[in-house]
Amino acid sequence: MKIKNRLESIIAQSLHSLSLPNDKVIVSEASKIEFGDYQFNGMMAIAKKMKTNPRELALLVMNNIKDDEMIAKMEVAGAGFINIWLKDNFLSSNINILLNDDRLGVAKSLKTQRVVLDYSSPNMGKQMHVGHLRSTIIGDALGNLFEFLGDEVIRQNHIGDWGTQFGMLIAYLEENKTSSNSSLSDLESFYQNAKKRFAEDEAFANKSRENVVKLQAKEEHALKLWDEFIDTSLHHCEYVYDKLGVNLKREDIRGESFYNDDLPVLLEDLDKLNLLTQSQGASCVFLNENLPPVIVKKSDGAYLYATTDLSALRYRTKQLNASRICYVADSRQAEHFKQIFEVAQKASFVEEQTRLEHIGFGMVMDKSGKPFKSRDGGTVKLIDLLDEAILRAGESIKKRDEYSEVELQNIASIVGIGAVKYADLSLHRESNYMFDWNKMLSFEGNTALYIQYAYARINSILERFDGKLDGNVLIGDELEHRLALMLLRFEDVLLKASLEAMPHVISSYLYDLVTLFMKFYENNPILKDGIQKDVKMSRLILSFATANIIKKALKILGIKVANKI
RNA sequence: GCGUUCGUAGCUCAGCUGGAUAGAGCACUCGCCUUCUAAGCGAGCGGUCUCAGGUUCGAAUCCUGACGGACGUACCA
Repeated sequence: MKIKNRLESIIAQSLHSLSLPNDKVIVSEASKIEFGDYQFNGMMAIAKKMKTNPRELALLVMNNIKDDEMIAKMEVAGAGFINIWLKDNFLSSNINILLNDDRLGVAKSLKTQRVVLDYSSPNMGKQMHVGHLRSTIIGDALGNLFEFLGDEVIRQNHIGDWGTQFGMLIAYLEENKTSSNSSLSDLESFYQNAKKRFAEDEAFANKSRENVVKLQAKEEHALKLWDEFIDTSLHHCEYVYDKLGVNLKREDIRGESFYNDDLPVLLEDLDKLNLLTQSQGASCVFLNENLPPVIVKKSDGAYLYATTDLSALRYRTKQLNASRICYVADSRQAEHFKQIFEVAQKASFVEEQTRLEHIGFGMVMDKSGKPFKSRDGGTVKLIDLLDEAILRAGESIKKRDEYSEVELQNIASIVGIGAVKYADLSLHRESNYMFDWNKMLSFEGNTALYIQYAYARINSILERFDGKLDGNVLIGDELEHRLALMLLRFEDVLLKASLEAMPHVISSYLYDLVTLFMKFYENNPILKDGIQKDVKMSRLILSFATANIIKKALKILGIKVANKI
């Protein structure tokens, strides 16, 4: 439920009826427990504007507030802060919506927007590597989030499936077709071998170049080979997506090749709009002084990444009717996106109100702060990284308990993959992050395992109870009050995460929630002897509601839970 | 050179649309299992928020400058 909103409008009303400025009332969570549940800090600024004493004005506003549903008490403190405590009754009576409702009390947004989300975008000539990890994970989590909040999300996997290297790759594919089916099993070495052939054998190199021409001309045989290559390559990706638990499907693919035919048209259109300038043999669009020009056609006649991106942008507004277009891509590409957004606006490829966003992220570093590489200095294949995560998780789990082989594999996968994703999603996406196996697979601190473990413990309590949850929440102490409130804050948290496209807002919340639950669990026995029946039921309900929120929040992040760890 | 961005505890990070005494985790020290999963909880230790100015009743947060790092800087993606 939207708690902040409600408090804000209650305060705004009071301000309004006193003829005080009330346009941007912002209520925030209290910075300290002693200050209550929420606080309003705006009185000092308003008093300043009205040239009166802030404390006196705050008192006036506070006493003018009419609400007998949510607010238990208020006080004016310090320089003129208004501190707010919520009613136990209000909290407890709303917990029930967290029990059986799949939306957990989160409203669907009233105006659905159509959002195009561009993420992952692997290169078909190569195996997926760590470089694709962040875009894939962050993009997928944001997709889940937007969707859950009610937007219509169109995922677009802008795969790299076109370019001169494919002439070489399909030449090599044809050459090795009869020898072995497994020649494509490792794209990396396939690419290396093809490259080697290209360098060493003139006839092969010529064949490769011919293939490029044939592909451009849509020659049937060449296209068939290309199709075959892309299909196999996509299977590699899908294998990774499946292991990662990522929602990208075949129908989300709209690769570079899709826009091929449009590129000459795009050039013509830019030309008609008088946006093209010939410079050193290349066709460019010049922008303002702060941005370098965008080259849309090279002097040798070839198109570039920027050209395809412009075409895609146009397709996404004109054909897909997106009102918001998000690119989940490396922060280093910030300037590139700035450029193409500006060209698209100049050329009216997008509507004026279309929201264009580059959702950037930092790099993955190793412990010494250098870009993350494998031991031999090469890129780390994503699939190897995931397998290692699962292996490490399994080793770690094995030490603690007895499991059947099937059980172990299942939990190891949930924990291992969860660890990798959570480590990424729990940090501010814009900053570089340090890849550290020990840290991400730790049971302590803000990690997936700590959260998943809490879920498993709650599950264990509920299993042990093995009865029907039927009763009311009775808030008996400060901890239960805080826990109930934390649970009800879920919607506010999702909205904030969505607004800023920041998944870590969700993970911080989860960590706070679980920490709080653990305190509650230590101090407020549930199934132990001597606990009154209604108190027991109340605590069970709080626990169940916590489990539901954990499960849902993790699901949005793309992370699974296990009933037992 | 120009541009973008970052600089918070020994380490890894939150907090940044200005608010009250700057928060976590790890590490370190010490407590808590005949009691619901101790993979947990509690306590302690640890800070001139890089520096210098400015705006403000109030600055880690906004502005300017300096220093330090990362990244980008027209025919790669």
